[in-house]
This record gives sequence, C-alpha cells and structure tokens, in this order.
Amino acid sequence: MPRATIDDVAALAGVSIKTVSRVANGERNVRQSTREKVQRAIAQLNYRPNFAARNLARQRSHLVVLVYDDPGQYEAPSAGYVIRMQHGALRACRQRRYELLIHPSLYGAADVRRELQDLVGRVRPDGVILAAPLSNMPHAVDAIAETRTPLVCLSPGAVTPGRRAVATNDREICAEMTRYLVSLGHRRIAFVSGNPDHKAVSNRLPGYLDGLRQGGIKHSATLVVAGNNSVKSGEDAAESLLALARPPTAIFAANDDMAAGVLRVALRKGLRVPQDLSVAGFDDSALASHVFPALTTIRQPLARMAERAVQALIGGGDDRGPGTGTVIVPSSLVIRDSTGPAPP
Amino acid sequence: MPRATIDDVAALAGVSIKTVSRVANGERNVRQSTREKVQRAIAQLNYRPNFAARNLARQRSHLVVLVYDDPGQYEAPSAGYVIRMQHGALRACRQRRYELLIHPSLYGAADVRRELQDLVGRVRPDGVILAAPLSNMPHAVDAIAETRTPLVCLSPGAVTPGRRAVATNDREICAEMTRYLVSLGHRRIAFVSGNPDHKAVSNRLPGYLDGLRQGGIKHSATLVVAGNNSVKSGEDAAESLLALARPPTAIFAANDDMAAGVLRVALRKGLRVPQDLSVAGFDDSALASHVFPALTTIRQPLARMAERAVQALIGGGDDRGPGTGTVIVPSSLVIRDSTGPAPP
DNA sequence: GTGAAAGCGCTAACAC
DNA sequence: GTGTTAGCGCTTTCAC
Repeated sequence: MPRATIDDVAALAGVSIKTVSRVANGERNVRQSTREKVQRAIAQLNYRPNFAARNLARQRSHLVVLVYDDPGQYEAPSAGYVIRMQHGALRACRQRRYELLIHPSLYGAADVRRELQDLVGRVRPDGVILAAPLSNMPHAVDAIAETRTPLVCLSPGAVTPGRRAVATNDREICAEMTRYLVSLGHRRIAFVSGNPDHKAVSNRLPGYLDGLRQGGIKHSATLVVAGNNSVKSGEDAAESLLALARPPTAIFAANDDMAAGVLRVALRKGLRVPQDLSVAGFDDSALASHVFPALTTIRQPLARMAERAVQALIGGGDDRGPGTGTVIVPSSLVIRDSTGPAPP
Repeated sequence: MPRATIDDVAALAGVSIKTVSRVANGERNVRQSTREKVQRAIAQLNYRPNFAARNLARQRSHLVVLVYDDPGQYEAPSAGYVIRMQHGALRACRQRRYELLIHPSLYGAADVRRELQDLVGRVRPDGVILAAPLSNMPHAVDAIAETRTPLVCLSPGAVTPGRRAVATNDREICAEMTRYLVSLGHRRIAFVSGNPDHKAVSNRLPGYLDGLRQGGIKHSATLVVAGNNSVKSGEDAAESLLALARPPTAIFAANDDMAAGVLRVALRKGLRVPQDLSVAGFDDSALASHVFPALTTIRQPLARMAERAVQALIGGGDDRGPGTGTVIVPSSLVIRDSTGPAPP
C-alpha cells in the first residue's frame, strides 16, 4: 500500500485536511476531542507529512547545507575535524526537525563558485555553513552570500562586517599553551607554523608570540619554522630544529599532524618525550590521544561551533543567534603526556 | 529579487512552461532554436529548478540516506570509517544529481526502529544505505525494509536472501594476511579478535584460521584472545600474549585500534617492532599510517563499497546494481613497517 | 473551532 | 515540436 496522505487521514478521522494539518503541526485551535480523533487516525495509518510537499507549500526547505573542504584522499586528520562539525550540526538540526546536507567541496577548484551557486539554487537550503578554510576564501563566501541564503562562516580567520561567523579564540589559547610551557621551565620553545591559507591557523603564531612575551621570554626567530599542516612538514621542521646548535626543549606545532611528525622524528632520534623534549599540538585530532606518548594539545569545540552555527541560521536555541557578528566559542588545553618539566 | 520560477523563464523565452521543463530536463523533442532561446532565458534569469517542487511532482525525493552507527563522542577511528563511506556515497550521488542525507543513529538504542521509520516516512528517500554494525541488527534492518524503501546493507556479516548488500572479503583477506606472516617465517602468530556484535569483523577469525592451515601451521588456542575493537582491549590482549611462556612473534589484530594498542604495549616493554615482534591490523584507519612504526594492515574499500551501494539503489553506474544479492568488493593488504621477518 | 479554495513550482498525460 | 490541463501533498488565506 502506498503511504497515507493527509487526505486519507482526514477521511478516516471525518474532518477536513486543514484540521489534520493543524494537529500535525501542533497548532492550538483544535478541540481536544477532535485532536484525539485525528491522532488516532494518524497512528492507525502511520501517517507522516511528506517532506517535499510541506517544503514546497511552506517555501522552506528544512535543509541546512554544511560545506567543507574535500581533502581528496581523506587522510585521517581532517576526518575527525569534519566528523565533529557534522556531529554538532546534526545535533542542532535534529532538534529542530531539520535535515543536514553535506557538501565537501574542492578547496581552490576553479569552479567552486558555480558549484556552490548551483547547489544553493537547486536545493534552496534555509541556511549554509561554510567551514574553514573555505570560509576564508572570498570566492566561496561571496558565491553563497550573493544568493542571499543565510550564511554562517566557521573560523573565518578575520571578521568581515555584516557577515555572521562562529570562531574560537585561536590566538588567546595559543598564548595560554605557550605560558603553560614556560611554567614548566622551558625557555627555548619552538613553534611550527601552519598553512597560511588557513587564516585561523595563522592566528596561532601571534598567540605563541603573545605567550612568550607574557612569560617574559625573548623571541628567537630561529625557533619559528614554517610547516604546511602535514605530518611530513612536522617531521621536516623537527629535523631542522633539533639540528640547531642550541635546540629547543619544547616544540609547539600549530596542529596535531605536525606535532605527530615532530614526535616521530624525536623518537627516531632516540629522544625521550617529554623528558628530553616536550611536544604540543593543536586540534585534539584522532592522532593526538593515540600516538605515544599521548599528545598535549588544544581542543577546538568544533561540534559546539557547528551547533551554534545552525542555531544562528535557523534559531530556536537557548539563546538567540547573532543577526550578524562573530560568536566565539573558546578552546581549551588538553594536557597529556607529551609535555613535562624542562630538562635541567 | 526572489528566485526565478519556470513561469518567469517561459515568459521571457516566449514559450510554455512545458517547453522550459523539457529543456531543463534535457529531453530531445525540442527544436534547436527553441532550445537555445530557452537556455538564454535560463542563463539570464539564473534559473534553477526548485528541488522540492520537482521532487513532489516526480514522486521521488532525489535523496539517499546513509545511516551509520553514532559512536557518541566520536573517537578517532570511526571517523575515518564514516568519512570514507560518505566520500564514496557522495561521489556516486553527485554524479546522479542526488543529495545525500547522513543519519548517525545510536546503535542499540531502544527506539532505532521508531527513529528510522520516522525518518524514512517523512523524507521518503529513494534509497537507504545501512552501514555496519547496524546492518547486522535485525531491528534496524527490518525497520527500514518494512517501509519498502530500497535498502542496501553494508557489510551485513552474513547474506540474507532477498536483501541487497555490499561487502568485502573479510575472511579471504585475513587468510591472506596470515599467509603473508607465515611467509615471513613466523610460526607463532597470535590473533586478537574483535567485537562479535559486528558480524563482518567476526569473519576475520575464521580467515586467520584458514591462513594458518593454508600455511601449514598448527593452531594454538592460547594464541587467540578476545578484544572488543578498542585500543584498550588491544593493550590488554598484548599484555597477556607477551606474558606467555612462549610469546608470539607476530600479532594480528582484527582492527587497527587494537593493533595500535598492541604496538603501544610492545614499545612500552622495550620490544622492537618489527625486529622482535610483527604487528598487523585491519582497516587502514587514520592511526595506521601515523603510528610508529607505520602499521601493516588491510584496507577495506569503504568508499567503493558505498559507491556501489548508491549504484545499486538508484542505478546508472557503469554496470547494473544487483536486484538482490551481495556485491563483494575485495580488500587489499597494505604492507608497511610493523611487520618483518620472524626473529631467529 | 473548522473548512473550502487557492496556491507552492514543478512534471505527466494528453492534446494539437 | 509545443502547449494545456491536471495533479503531486501540503499550507495558507479567509470565510463561517
């Protein structure tokens, strides 16, 4: 048997379809006895309002699209990042009876613009969440903004007037991590910076510098090396840092992958972590807790951030989303086993 | 300005809406000059067919739902698993102009049934993909099957007549891995079995036994210990195996997390891998390539599997999906650094 | 409180 | 080849 429609329910309950609609949508103006009669019919026919029909009539899609960078071969690290965002977005959507469409998009592809406008044009989502690093790519942001579809950028790196965003306190938390290392007695603390394409990541270096200053440590340019967010680049960075005449006693990498690379090189060289070298990362990715020794890192509240983004788009949360402006959800230090007191 | 509708395009092009519809859907019976006229109007108005309206009229949702186990806190390992499935499903969907809805569901929750029927009832997806371990939970499978929505199970563990599934050759590939270890000279090869809830995983133990037999090695019951898929259980297994009077020279774990646990314990005990102990896993998860030493493992073609599932649901692939029955996509050995010749 | 009628933007069936 | 007419299954006026 085909699925029951609103007409079937109305017929069975002996009321008009409008009344069924009222009951299905929990409107008030229905007599209790009528309501119960309709509810019985709904239960009996196992009726569920048709998503497409309802969307067409309401002129809303009840769909949120989450757009993020497609890493291509899907290496491990980004998987955790993406999953956590999805998790938060889904939680928020489900609570509002919305559905989430995911759309990995090739960062830097020439036709992001077309691709996104196509998607938005067809699907007419009630809102779009654009994750970093796409959120700091004007091409992508503008493509969506132009369609006038409500948009929230995740970790855009910098605030843009009139645009909604959710971000974390990259800079402050990196300062905090640095101060933490200082508090362990470290004086030569190196920093492996990340891919500058990802603007939020590039806020981490200033944070490190802030932390040094706050800890009363003089900054040494030789202790800052550039990475590109990959494990490999972390290895390279470690090789060069540990070959220094006066090598650092602590290395703080702008993400966990690079930190894992640092760790590998350190182990390969026979260094003990954290006795000989402290290592810290950023992201609390999959790797962080499973490498040996478990990595001290910084946890971004990705799920919460995505949740806030949905809330900003379709409302209904415990507090109002911003009409515009940036919501900051703070990150936190995760102290594990890769950091310890500086060697004498 | 509000988005253009088919009427706007028709008016601008000076044709009927039906003609616009024909052009938009790439039907043939349209004169070339008319077609071009319409295409110009479409481009000028930036027209995109409304998803909801089209779905309602066609009585198809153009939506596929991917249902998988929600690991709750989203630890690392499952993230890669989920992402790879999504990746394959998305690729197949995009190519067919379908959208993918993701639906993590609490494995074992009392109301999976209600939850899934609700979802399917409202959204009316054109197909559902049910991933393991939900795919070997009759509760979940039946809930969807009853709605008569086309369904494909991923790695159901066992074939069920009349049901479509996509799986990999768990048993054969485990035999192959075992033979590979034998070929390295190992004679005492241990196995850490996985969570029996996940039926496909439980096919791995028989595969190991096959491999031993094929390699001419006598099976020793003390060399098989039960794990539950977690890193911790891998550590426990390693502790007990390495405490044996005659410890194994190789440990094959039914998944990478457990293998990573084995690795940690081995390193903690000062064993060199692979000189003193070879370790192999299964999944080629995030961890596998990033732990030290990189893990020899088995790669399931999860993306391909999900892709085949979509293909089976909505057709259109290079070859036909099965009306019913199971498609097998073979896994492959990934030889890295954690396995080597047996010690003398 | 309840219902009749008119859409939402598209496709399908059938003319012409 | 092209257009006309009905829906698809809901919600939304606006009466009653």
